[in-house]
Amino acid sequence: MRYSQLREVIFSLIQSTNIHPTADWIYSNAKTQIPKISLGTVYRNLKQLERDKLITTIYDGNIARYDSNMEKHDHLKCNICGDLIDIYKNNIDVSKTILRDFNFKVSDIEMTISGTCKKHT
Amino acid sequence: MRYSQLREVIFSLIQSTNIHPTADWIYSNAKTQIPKISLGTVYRNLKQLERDKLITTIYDGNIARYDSNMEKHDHLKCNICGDLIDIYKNNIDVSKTILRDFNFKVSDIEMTISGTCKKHT
DNA sequence: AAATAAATAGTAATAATTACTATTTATTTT
DNA sequence: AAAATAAATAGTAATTATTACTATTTATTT
Repeated sequence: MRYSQLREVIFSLIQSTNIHPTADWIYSNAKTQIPKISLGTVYRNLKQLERDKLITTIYDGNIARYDSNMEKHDHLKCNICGDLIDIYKNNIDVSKTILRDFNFKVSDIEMTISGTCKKHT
Repeated sequence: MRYSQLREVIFSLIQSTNIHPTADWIYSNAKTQIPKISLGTVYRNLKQLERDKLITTIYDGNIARYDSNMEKHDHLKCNICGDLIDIYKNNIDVSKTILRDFNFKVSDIEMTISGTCKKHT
C-alpha cells in the first residue's frame, strides 16, 4: 500500500476519537482539512485500512462504524447517547463489574457467537 | 392494526422458517403466493409487526433479518453458511457447552451490552 | 527527470429502505 | 346489506449508504 496523505488523515481521525466514527463523520471531518476530499476516497481507504488490519468495522445496528483499537474487545452501548465504550472481556463478571468499573447501568446483553456449525464437520 | 391477508402471509412466512429471513427473502417467497405483492408492503408490514412486538429485527452485520421468536435469546452464527441458530443464555457456560449441545465450534464471541452510561446519572 | 502504477475527484451505479399517491379493501355505521 | 370511513395496497419515486468507473494526479522507482 503506497503512502497517501489522505489515508493518513483518515486514519488519524479514527485514532483521534473514541466515538467509533461512521464513514460520514470521517468524511465531514476530513473535509475541514482537505476540502476537496471525496466520499468515495473515504470508503476506499477505509476498506484498505481494514484489509491491512489497521482498523476494524463494527456494525452498530445497520450502521458501519470504524475503530482503530485492534485489540480484541467488545462494547458498551449507551441507549441514550448511542456512545460505544470499549471493554475487555477479561475484566468482566458482567453486570455488577460493569456498574462498578464503568458506572454503566446494564439493561441488556447481546452476544453473537461465531464459529462453524455441525453441517460442516 | 386492521386485519390484512398480506400481513398474515408475511408473518407466517417468518414463523415457518428458522433462517431468520431478510426482507428480500420474505418478498420473493410471498410473491409465489401473491404475485402482485410489492416490496414496500413487505417493509411496511415488517415495521408494523415489529411495533406490535410480533417480530424482532436482528442485524447480522449490516443486513436486517426478522425473527418471530420473541423470547429473549441470542444466536450462533456459522462462518461458513451464515446460518443463525437460536440459543438461550441460561443454557450456556459458553464454548464447551456450545460444542457439546450444538456441535458448533466456537471461534469468536462478540457481546454488545446496552444500558445507560454515566453521563446520564 | 522520465516512467509506472497506485490514489484521487467527481460522477454514476447499486442495494436496502422509506415516502408518496391514487386505488382497493376491511371494518363500522346506518 | 349498502354506504361511509379509514387503513392497507401496488406501483413508483426518493433517500441513504456504499461501490464502481474513468480521466487525471501523485508517490515511488528507475
